[in-house]
Amino acid sequence: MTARTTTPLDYALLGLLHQAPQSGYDLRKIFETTAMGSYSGSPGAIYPALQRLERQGLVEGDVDTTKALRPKKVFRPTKSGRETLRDWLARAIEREDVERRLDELLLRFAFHWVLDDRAATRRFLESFHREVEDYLDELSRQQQDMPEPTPLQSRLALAAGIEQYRAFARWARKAIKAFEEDSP
Amino acid sequence: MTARTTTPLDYALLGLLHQAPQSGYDLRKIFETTAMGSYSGSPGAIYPALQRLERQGLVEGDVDTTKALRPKKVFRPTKSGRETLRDWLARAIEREDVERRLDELLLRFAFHWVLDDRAATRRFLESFHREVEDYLDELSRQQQDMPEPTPLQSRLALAAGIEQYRAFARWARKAIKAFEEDSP
DNA sequence: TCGCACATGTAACGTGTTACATGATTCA
DNA sequence: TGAATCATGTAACACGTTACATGTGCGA
Repeated sequence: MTARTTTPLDYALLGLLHQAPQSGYDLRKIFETTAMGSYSGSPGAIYPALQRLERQGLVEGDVDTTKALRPKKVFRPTKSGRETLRDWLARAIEREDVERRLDELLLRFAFHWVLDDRAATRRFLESFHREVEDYLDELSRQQQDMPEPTPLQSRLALAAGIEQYRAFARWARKAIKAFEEDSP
Repeated sequence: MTARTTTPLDYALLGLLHQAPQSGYDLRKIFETTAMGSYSGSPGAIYPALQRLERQGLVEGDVDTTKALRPKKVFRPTKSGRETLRDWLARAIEREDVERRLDELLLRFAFHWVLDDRAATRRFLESFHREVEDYLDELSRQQQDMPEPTPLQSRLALAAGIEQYRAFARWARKAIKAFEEDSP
């Protein structure tokens, strides 16, 4: 059990397979047609990733011979794969995640239903909100510390980043409310 | 002049060097301390990137021997490097850029002052706004087409993406106004 | 003298991208 | 017959990450 990096794509695959066992081709379709596309798509990424996951024992593939155009390999997560997914979902949110891995955080949230634990999801959202607000403080500081001759374009680019994070903060507050209302 | 991929990091370096000639170490500092950090940072990325750019003739490095603790290599863009930067800045915005390379677009905008062409910057913003709105339409469609048993978390994750793009659309409108007001 | 800031790099490793290869079946 | 869709893969290539290596000068 050596240290291994699991990429966002790996988690995306694991999550999708948890949702429903399916083939590499099916998965590709999802990436091509939905917003999940930002987590890859090309066959050159997806098939090797599935092979990796299989070698690591996180997914299992059964060849479906029944009346297929061509033998189709249907993957589903193993017990270990489900655990890996859950560990990732339950992981604490760090500053770094918010600064440089926003997309991965969103992916994590999208699969949070797997935990089936309303309290955990609320903690996730609250922690996300806190980190975003903290980072916003730093961005504001950077905005004020910009040297005088900074061109308008550069200022506006930073402003765009700030607006993006503000949108996430607002979203988190709304999401928390949504989970309060939709309760037992 | 063979086809070569220029990465966002390459452009970030080119842009920063256009702003002011400086050493690899200086550049690292910028990545470490500002929001530019999302375009890399680690020395293992930055020094090889500078070497690449030098091999391609996009930057030139002079060793500064004058009373330095240790010889410092100060890079500045060549004519070809400045052209490459300008070409990138003036490039038309495509749907793909908005879908999967938002960060690169923002970087591009941050350096748009290099063109010193208000009209070009406005065209950039208008085109950006249009593409974002188009993509928002598609995201809305995806939101409505979600199958009934889609968990709340997955719905909210898509909603977060939508809010993010809405924020960019608003920002673009404000930025366009900023350029109208601040005019000749 | 100890450690920190300055300053530049290399090596191993894995991953994604692009492009190509293959072959069966369905539909016009 | 030819094109599109189903279905899976490989090969070349380059890039980024992490970790390590190296050495100087300054301040406590």
